[in-house]
Amino acid sequence: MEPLLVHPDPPPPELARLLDLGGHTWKPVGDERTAISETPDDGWGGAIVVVGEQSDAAWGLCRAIRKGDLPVEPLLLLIGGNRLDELDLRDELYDDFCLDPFHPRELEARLRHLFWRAGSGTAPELVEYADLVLNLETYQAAIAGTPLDLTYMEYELLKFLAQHPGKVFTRETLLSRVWGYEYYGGARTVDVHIRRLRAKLGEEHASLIATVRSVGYRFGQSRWGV
Amino acid sequence: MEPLLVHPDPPPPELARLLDLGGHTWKPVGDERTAISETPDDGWGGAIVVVGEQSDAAWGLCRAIRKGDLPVEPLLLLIGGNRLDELDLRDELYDDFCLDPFHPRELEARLRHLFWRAGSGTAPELVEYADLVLNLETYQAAIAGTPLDLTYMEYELLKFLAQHPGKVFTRETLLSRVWGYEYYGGARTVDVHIRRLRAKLGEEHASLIATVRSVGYRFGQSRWGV
DNA sequence: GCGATCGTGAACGCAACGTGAACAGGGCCG
DNA sequence: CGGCCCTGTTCACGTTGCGTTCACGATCGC
Repeated sequence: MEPLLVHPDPPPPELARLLDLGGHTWKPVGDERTAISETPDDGWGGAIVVVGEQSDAAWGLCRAIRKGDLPVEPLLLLIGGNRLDELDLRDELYDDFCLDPFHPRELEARLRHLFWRAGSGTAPELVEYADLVLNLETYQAAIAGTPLDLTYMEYELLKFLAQHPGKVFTRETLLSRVWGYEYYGGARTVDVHIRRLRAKLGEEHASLIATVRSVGYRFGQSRWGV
Repeated sequence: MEPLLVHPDPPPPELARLLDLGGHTWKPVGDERTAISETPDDGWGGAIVVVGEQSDAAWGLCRAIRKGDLPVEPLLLLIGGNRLDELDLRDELYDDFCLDPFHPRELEARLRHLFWRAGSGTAPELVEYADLVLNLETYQAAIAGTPLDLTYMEYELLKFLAQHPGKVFTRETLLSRVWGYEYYGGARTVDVHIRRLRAKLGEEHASLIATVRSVGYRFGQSRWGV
């Protein structure tokens, strides 16, 4: 994980303690100049800027970050309750803020949520395994870049399997969890759908779905000892 | 400005007072059902959900909103400090949160920042996709330069679809979000409107609206990247 | 070699979808 | 007030996709 940029240097001891306890790596930064020179190769994982007495320095750093001089996102502020007015007309300079003094669990929650947003917030909901990609929003699937034309049940079955890679499912389990009801006569129905899935996956990727004799089927993670 | 959805009904008096003083219009909503039936024609401006004693109801409402049943964004939580744990693994259910009891100016700042974020991201009066252009101000539509003569519902349906290109919507979702109410008998109504839309789009562009069998309809092609 | 298990091909039957037309309500104009 | 037109909704019918089933051959374990 990339380190967090923390301003000022040194940061308040409560903040340093919380970051250490939370398992974050971080670097204190006094001003913009040192921030640039101290930038890791793979960039910063985010920034926490304390808006305290010298708020000018803090805002200047935020402006530099947002201008693009520093590869930092997201940006969280720590700000005293009596300085809330300073947030006015500065919406573009921060992603979230937390009142100082802060509740440790609140700050933790905000950090977690910010990282979550930066990571998977805007991206479409995908299920991925090796070359296989399932887009849950568009009901489309692709393997190694080429789209697959799956029917509804094929898609649902593949989705369920890909969501639990490596796990073996009996036909009864698949029927109850993919089809959604108890089934008596035709457990062979699963076989047929598995076959069609393998056919559409292509000879190259057909082995993604492995047969576990006398048990059921497993998706992925069975590399034949490779 | 579109009204804010506020849960529960009635909301805490401090919250109501702050919203009134801040000049916001808002509606208290007890549960998902009334939220759907009370949805204004032009949607909600956002939501404030209090996570209190009956947190199940609150989370259920959030889930309904995020599932797409309700056209609400952004979503802000009010949550007690002793319930912060509940935020865990629920990142996708909210955009921001504020500790309860809250500092009035903090809540104001968070609301302002949320609206700013929502506004700066998507503010166009035009909806465009490939050759299709929708002018939201004049209620006019055009494809490849030639204007389309759409009825009200056709326009609303096309607008909604074009605003979420690539995403698949069930008929029920379309009925609740375009028509704006729960529907019992005729999900086929959607089919007919889709057909008329396709007809007016012309044979050349009819494929803009794709049928996803057993699921619903999708506008445009999928988006594998962001 | 025998039974159990699974793959394969083809056929059936249903439900989801497209299509055309008719119905009902509302606004407009004469 | 009574026509007409526009529009949203519903119904009935035809078609196709596809989920399911069956029969048979292949394969594995014992």
